[in-house]
Amino acid sequence: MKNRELAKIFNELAEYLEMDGVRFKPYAYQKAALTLENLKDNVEDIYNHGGLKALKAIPGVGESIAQKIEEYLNTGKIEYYEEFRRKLPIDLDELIAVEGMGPKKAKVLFEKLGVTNLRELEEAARANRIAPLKGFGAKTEANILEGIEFLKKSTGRFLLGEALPLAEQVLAALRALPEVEQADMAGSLRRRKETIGDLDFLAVSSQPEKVMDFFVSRPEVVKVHGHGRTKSSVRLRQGLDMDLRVIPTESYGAALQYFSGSKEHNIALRQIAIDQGYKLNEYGLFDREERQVAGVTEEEIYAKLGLAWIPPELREDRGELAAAREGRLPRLIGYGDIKGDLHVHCNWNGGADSIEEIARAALALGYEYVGISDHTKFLRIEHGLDEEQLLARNREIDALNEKLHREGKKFIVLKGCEANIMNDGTIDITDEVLAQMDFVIAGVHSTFKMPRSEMMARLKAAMHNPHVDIISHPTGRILKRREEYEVNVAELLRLAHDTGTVLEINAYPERLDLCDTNIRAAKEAGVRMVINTDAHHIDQLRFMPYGISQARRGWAEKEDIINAWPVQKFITLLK
DNA sequence: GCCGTTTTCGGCCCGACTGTTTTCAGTCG
Repeated sequence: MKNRELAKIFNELAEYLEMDGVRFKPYAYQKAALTLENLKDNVEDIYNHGGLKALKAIPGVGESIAQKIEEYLNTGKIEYYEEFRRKLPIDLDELIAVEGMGPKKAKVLFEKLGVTNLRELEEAARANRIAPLKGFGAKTEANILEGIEFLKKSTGRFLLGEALPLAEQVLAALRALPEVEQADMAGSLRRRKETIGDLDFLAVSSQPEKVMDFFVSRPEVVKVHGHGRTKSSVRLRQGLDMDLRVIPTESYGAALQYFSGSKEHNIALRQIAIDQGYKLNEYGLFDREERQVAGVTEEEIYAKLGLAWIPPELREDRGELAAAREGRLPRLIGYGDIKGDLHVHCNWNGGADSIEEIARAALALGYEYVGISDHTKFLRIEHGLDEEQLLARNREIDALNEKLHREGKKFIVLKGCEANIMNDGTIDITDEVLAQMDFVIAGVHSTFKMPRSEMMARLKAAMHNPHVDIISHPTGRILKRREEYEVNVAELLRLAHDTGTVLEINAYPERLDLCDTNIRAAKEAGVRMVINTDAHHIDQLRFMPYGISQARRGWAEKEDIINAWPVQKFITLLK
């Protein structure tokens, strides 16, 4: 897609202009880049259909940027950008990835020392050629070296499933302090993004210094970036940064709103405030006379602006503000709404625990049912079950259900499997045995690298199988490790809708598949979904909230998620 | 450079912190 290439160029143009001290233009280019990144349609198609005029209809794209897009589509480059590149041939992305380095410092280091990339930056710092420069110093030079070290060993963003448990510990410790009146997570963590850059916390305290001292001396802290009265920032042993801000009570809601983001949501919200004659910042909502009219809670800020309170998971400027104004925000599925988990592996295949142990763990979580979905025979490495083993396992489940019934438990174990979709779209278990399952999940576990048309034919055949109820982890991505397979999501959703097949929201932290935007598209296409943990151990049943959070980010309601329904209701919906 | 049921000109989000400075620039979120 050209959208991404153009977005990258416009972002870099913004940085170049920033270096030259040009005002406002960088913001314009950044905005255009952001729009392009999130644009559903291919900019090439837009141009081919409607020419320059259609390009200018894209928000943030005006006369000048439209012409640059046209130039890029016709010639493969943008002269205005190439000029900057010639003047300043540096790897800007790489350089400003170093903590404390920005475009201005990068420019000075190129002009004075000829630094064009990370390697040369490191050489210059090691040779102590940076410290003597005007505006730099020994401390800056040391920070650059440390930043490079961090960059080398850092794996970038962290999984929600890694960051959230860590943050919950810190938050609990903060809330336990007698000096802390109130504390919350903020940032992408509070919005439950699938990956997290750093941990943000807010607190109210009459003794900020004490709280800050506590914060920077936590056992997992390896470096203190900053230690102020209202803001402190540290690096954790685990390799990510965390920030704490202490906020006065009267501004707490405003700060929580502000630091929860997203940036895009906040910019749009701020504009709404401006349009109504207010000013919104992290201290509150202010009228023209600078009187604070809201800020203690988030609710009153949104309310004053004529908006319903917006759950943090929705704050991405993807239509939630208009929905909040018009009273049509979704009634999001709640973290307590799930009645059962349908994708759990037991010790008949790769899993660690017996069916009974799983059933009792699910009962303890307050579930009404659990579905055992063992791998099937094609997956040798996971000890997949063949037809005979599946039937024997089913008899064990029947016996267990009787036992639970005798104990007076209102709980049922459902008989399922996670069968394999072979390259030709057939399932590796006979129809006769599939028919004896309460439900059948099918998934792609082999030959991931298939051309798109073949992969779609494969999925189509599987979804047309009269026994296949659910497709597990539909795009196959593994966060930070493996790309999706070649799935045409729009077509997948059409097929799911037409065949009545349910798509899985896999809650396993490395998967989160479907992802939030695909969940939103599935909901809009009228496709039912199921949130499953894919647990191979009873401890992993606790992954469920990660899946729920992504469903919420995808605007999903209870009606969209079949395992938020009572067992009898969804079982009749299955094929 | 973009945008406008307040504007086709005059706005664009802005405050905290660090490190370098003798009053502030650069970076970050």
